Amino acid sequence: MMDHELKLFLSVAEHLHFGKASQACHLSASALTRSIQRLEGELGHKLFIRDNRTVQITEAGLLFKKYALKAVQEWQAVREGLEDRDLIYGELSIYSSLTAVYSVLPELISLFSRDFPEVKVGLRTGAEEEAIEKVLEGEIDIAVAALPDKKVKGIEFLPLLVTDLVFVGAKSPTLPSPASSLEMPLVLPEKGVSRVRVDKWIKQQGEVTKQIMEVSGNEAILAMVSLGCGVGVIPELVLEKSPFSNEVEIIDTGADLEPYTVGLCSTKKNLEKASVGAFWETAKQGVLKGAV
Amino acid sequence: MMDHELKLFLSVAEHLHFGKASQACHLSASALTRSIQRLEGELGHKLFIRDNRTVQITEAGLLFKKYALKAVQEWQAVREGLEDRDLIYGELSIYSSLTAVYSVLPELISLFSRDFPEVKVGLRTGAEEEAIEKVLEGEIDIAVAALPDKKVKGIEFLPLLVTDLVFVGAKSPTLPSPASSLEMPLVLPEKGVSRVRVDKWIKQQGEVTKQIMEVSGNEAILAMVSLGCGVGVIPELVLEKSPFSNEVEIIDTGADLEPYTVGLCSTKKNLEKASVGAFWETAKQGVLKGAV
DNA sequence: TACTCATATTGCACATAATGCAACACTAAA
DNA sequence: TTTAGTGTTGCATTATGTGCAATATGAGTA
Repeated sequence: MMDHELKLFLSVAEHLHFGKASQACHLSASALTRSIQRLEGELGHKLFIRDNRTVQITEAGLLFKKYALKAVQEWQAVREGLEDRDLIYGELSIYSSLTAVYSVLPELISLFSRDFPEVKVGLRTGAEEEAIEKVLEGEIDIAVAALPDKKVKGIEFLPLLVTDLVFVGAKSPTLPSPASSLEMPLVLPEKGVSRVRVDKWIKQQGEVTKQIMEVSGNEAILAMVSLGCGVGVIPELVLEKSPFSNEVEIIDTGADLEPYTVGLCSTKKNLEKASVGAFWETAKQGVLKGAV
Repeated sequence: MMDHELKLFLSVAEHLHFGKASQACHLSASALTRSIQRLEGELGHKLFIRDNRTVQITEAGLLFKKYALKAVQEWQAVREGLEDRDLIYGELSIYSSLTAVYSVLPELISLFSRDFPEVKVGLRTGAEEEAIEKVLEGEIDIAVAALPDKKVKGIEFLPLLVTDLVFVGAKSPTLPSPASSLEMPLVLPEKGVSRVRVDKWIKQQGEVTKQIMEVSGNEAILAMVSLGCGVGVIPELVLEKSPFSNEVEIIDTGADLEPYTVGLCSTKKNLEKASVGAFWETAKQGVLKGAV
């Protein structure tokens, strides 16, 4: 951003409280303090009088606030003005699991390309578990991935859909009882959100140490399961869209795995790129309208 | 600065040539290229079409140029508006040689304090030769120092006055001939501009290796010289203002030492602080009006 | 065609600035 | 006196900007 400091200033001017303002801006109080100090040094005026208990805005601060409001507004106006004006130019690299390729991505991309046909969209697929890494490395602008249990620092997340994690086994003529199914080996991804969920569940269950077969990617799990190698855990959504859906079936184990949220991941920095921001907004609109 | 990228953009828009624009902005062409790229990425539009031979501004570029002009203008307006409005707040640390304390500084500081009484001015004195170091270390906002022979990277210089470098010896009843004076040891600063000048001169003279006594500070030189320890080289200005002026005298050696320019030194970054910028401007005005 | 010149861009290493965390300082209230 | 609330600072880490040298590309020229 180009108006970052102004935004910070305005936030303090609004809250009159450094702690709250810093939270609202998603940065630490110390960083905020120093931004204001910088600004004050540059302008040569104290903008706020802080009294360890209260924060008051000074006269100079009020004057500057007028300016800041206008400046921020104009900056946004020019951004949007350009956006509407003609075509957004730029590139956008998306990373997605195969899963997502089958599910949300087609809608999103077609929606986006309709509005911004000039953006060259690149798509890479790979294991869902690596999506966030790729984004953090900067190799990729935006990824479709599962919402991690705890927030990952520096990652922004936009939820798109929620799907249950289900156990699946090979379809067999005579339905096996849940119990017997659970004697079979578990087929799980090496890492990633669904693995974390299952591990937690196993722990809850007590010490029923199962045989675990580790593979990478939900499709691989389905493949293994369909061959009768064991019982897998995958997002229900994957099952629906998968070519294997006829060969496996959901097993009701009574296990209570938390559902699994799929969404877009990116970084603040990436979102400043117009093409990335536009995709993000498009997706957000799409969700609201139920198009996804 | 807060409007740095806009200034760069405007420069390119004006010159329509990256090389020239980058020179005008005092940075490398590569940095400029990347600034423009950042901006284009953020806006989602190519602002210039560069064709390895020519640079054209795009339609989006023209639109953005309008905005940029306005934004830069408004930013400056708010800075100046605040400056006039009431008192500049801030601190200002000045480093100066004793020399300068006797000469230019009093006028400057009184001029400044009259206009900006709210700025707390701190003054540190020390050897002239160390002034630039202090500024670069960031320990000091602004220094009064001699203009170095070659520009020091990152240092801005504002010339205040020019003074000759002169040879001085102890005043004696019978004027010694220049020749005999030059048989005496030289009393010189360890480093600094005047040392460089004298070294150059000695080299030009050929291999007349003289005895050299190194001290720190022009006042020390005068003290040594007045005690009859040798012949010193100091800025003429120092001699005039010094309490030793009665005890030493100028020796006309016919040596052709380049004169010595005294001025303010600071860094670009420091000049962004309002208090520093105000002092700088005050000094500039002072010089123009002949007040210094 | 081959060569040179002019120009913008990229790779890479380095310097500078921004940030978060933890410790601190200060004040009001209990 | 203690405790809770809040802004600030020290320090280590990270992100960002920059310059230099090498590269790419195209125009003019022999």
